[in-house]
Amino acid sequence: MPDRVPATTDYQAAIIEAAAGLFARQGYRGTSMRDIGAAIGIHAGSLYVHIESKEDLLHQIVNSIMLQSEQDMAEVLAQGGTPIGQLHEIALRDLRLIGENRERATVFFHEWRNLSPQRQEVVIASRDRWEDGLRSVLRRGIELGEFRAVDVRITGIALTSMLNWAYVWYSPGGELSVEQLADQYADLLVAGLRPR
Amino acid sequence: MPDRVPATTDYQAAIIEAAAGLFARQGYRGTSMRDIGAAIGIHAGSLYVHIESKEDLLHQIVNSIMLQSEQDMAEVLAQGGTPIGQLHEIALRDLRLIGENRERATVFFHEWRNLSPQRQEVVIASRDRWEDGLRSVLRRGIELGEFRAVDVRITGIALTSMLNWAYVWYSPGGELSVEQLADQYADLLVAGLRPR
Amino acid sequence: MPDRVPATTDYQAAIIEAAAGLFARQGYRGTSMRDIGAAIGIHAGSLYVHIESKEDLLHQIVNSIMLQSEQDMAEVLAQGGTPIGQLHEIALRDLRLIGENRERATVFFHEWRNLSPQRQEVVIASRDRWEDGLRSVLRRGIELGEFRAVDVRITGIALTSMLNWAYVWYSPGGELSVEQLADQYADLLVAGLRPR
Amino acid sequence: MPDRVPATTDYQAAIIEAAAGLFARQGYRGTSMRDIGAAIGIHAGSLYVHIESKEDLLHQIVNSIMLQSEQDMAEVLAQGGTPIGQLHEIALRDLRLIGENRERATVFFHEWRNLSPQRQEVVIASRDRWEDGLRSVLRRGIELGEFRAVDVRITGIALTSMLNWAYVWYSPGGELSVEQLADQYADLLVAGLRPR
DNA sequence: TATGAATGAGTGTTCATTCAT
DNA sequence: TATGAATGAACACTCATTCAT
Repeated sequence: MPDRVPATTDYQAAIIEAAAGLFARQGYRGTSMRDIGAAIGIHAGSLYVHIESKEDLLHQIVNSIMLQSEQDMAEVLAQGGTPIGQLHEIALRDLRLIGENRERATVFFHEWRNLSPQRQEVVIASRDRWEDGLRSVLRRGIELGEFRAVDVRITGIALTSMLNWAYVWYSPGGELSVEQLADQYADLLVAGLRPR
Repeated sequence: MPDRVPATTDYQAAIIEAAAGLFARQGYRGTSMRDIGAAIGIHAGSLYVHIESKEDLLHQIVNSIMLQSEQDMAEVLAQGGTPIGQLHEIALRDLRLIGENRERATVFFHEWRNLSPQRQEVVIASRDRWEDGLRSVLRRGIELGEFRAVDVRITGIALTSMLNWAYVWYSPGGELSVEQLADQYADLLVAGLRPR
Repeated sequence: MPDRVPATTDYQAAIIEAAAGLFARQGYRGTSMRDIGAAIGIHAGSLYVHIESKEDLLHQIVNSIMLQSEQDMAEVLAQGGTPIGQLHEIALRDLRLIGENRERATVFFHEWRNLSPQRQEVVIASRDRWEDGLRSVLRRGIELGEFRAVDVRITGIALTSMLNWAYVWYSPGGELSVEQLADQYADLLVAGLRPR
Repeated sequence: MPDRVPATTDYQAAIIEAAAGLFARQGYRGTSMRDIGAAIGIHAGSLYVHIESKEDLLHQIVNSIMLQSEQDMAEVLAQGGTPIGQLHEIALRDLRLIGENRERATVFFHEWRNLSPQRQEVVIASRDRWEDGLRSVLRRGIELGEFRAVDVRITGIALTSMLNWAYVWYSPGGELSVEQLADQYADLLVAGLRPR
């Protein structure tokens, strides 16, 4: 029976998961390597058998969120459809990413400044590209007459704010599914509060 | 004897201001008392002539934002007017508070968990009251027919997200005044993206 | 594979011993963790691999004297015999304990107030029990007619003073053995200075 | 009206008294200049208007006990009388000195090692002279036949122990006067526990 | 005479990381 | 692969003392 998947536990992944939880709750600097070791049952020093450094742990957490959100945006833009539909899909994917990875998302938004300057730049560039993507959808919506001629920059920030802030409060396990929340947000953004 | 310079510098205030900047940029735990001392030109130990503790510094920063936002909400609710007008006023005041105190606001949103448990509870209670106030405005707007019968909880969170996220990006010194931003946010929320 | 050196040094014990010497000579507060580290050749921070805290070090020193003196008294009371014999045995054991652990005894008498309030209470209670034991022997001696009807409290304190003060001056390595000193003290106490 | 005694309160004395209490309770190193200042109602820095240094405070406290005990011994030796009478007088004066100055006595016995090496030597020399005096009385008592031919050194230490230990427990304000205690100690030492 | 501010050294303790075993 | 021990720098905070006012 060849081709077995490596039988050993993937410690790397377990460590990163433990670190994400601790970083989210206590902050990057408020979490010691001992805390992380204790969370998976080994000594602090033993962590270094599996990982490079504390900052590397942070990097992997931040990176995982960053890469997924980049890929989501790229796919939404690639698949076309109406701007309203794309807006809805962007909201859905972003809320799902944040909702299903709330600890990592919290670390992403709060702790990225603890990365090295070079890595911080990469994060900033990625965020910029994501927002560019969002604005391109808004612009196309205006061109096609689906949206009013709003200020694209501010409207983009408004939607970004609504989506990103989800890390503060949203848990998808509860009564409100990701789809329902995406529906409501998209509806609110498109239709506003005005009665018909 | 004209032209007297005020004999006493208010060191307390200067220290808090320096701390706010450093906490915002480097985080609470990433900022040492030495950093703060260096920022105002005295030794770390000398800070304690003027302040109680590092945590007290954080508390004063967090408290100043908390108290002002509570007062703003109370005044808006007290002065009445149409729900749309109140929503606009809430946005205006919150954006002004955050925009004019971006460092403190950043510390408020990122670092309050470094306060003692009791102080954290006070912050949470204050945020809850603020959101209650916002929801009461939304509810009244629906009752009066100014707004559609949206989900008050989600709509409240959406607006809160838009306003709070301003600490991440908004500087009132630039081309976009607080009034303009509040106008745009209120308009977007009320009218949505739908073309007329 | 003969001649193996014991693989592990008991650092805990070495640190406590070094601390006892330093606390006795310089006082608890006059001794820094750096002093203790230097005494055994490691950095101050490295001490914490082996110990809990500075106060814990003090506690262990104080406790060792306290527990032994409690056990000694209990054994003397349990083994019975004449009151004079018991008095002699109490003196012998106390002088041996103090003489053979002069540094720890010095720390016990001088530094116990640096323990936490709860631990101080335990020490006080232990001393009280020891003195109760001594008084019970004196009382029995009077009842049996071995001793005059002296004031038991004052006489107990007198003997306690003679024994405890040994930490100030007595080294059993010299010309005066513990047995000799106990003999002399017991004889002096029982017979007094009066010529026969 | 010249030659007035200085009207100002003698701050020196008040500071020393406050320091003695604090040193006795918290130890020399456990007492800050701020503690001492607070005890008499001025700021720490202001103490230096009246005193030289913290060590000087300690020195004055230790010195006051040392000088009085030296003078007491000198007077007892000078006034002659029977050895038993002298022993009684030594006990009386030493118990009075310690009992009426318990805080200072505590500081004397516990904190003298915090003095400079030179000052420590002076203290040691003084104690040695005092003990020499005591031994000379014992020797004369033996020569005159008032005492058995006991070991003068050990007997001297025994009496010294009984007297000095008084700082630990004796308060002359209670039911036991200095005279009564001196009587009991002298009787115990001379007559012993043996029934007549 | 007293203050408030400052100093600079020092406190006990924690930390990320290394390394021989 | 994991451990226990160690490092050396850093941490928040306190201290005795000085000094301009």
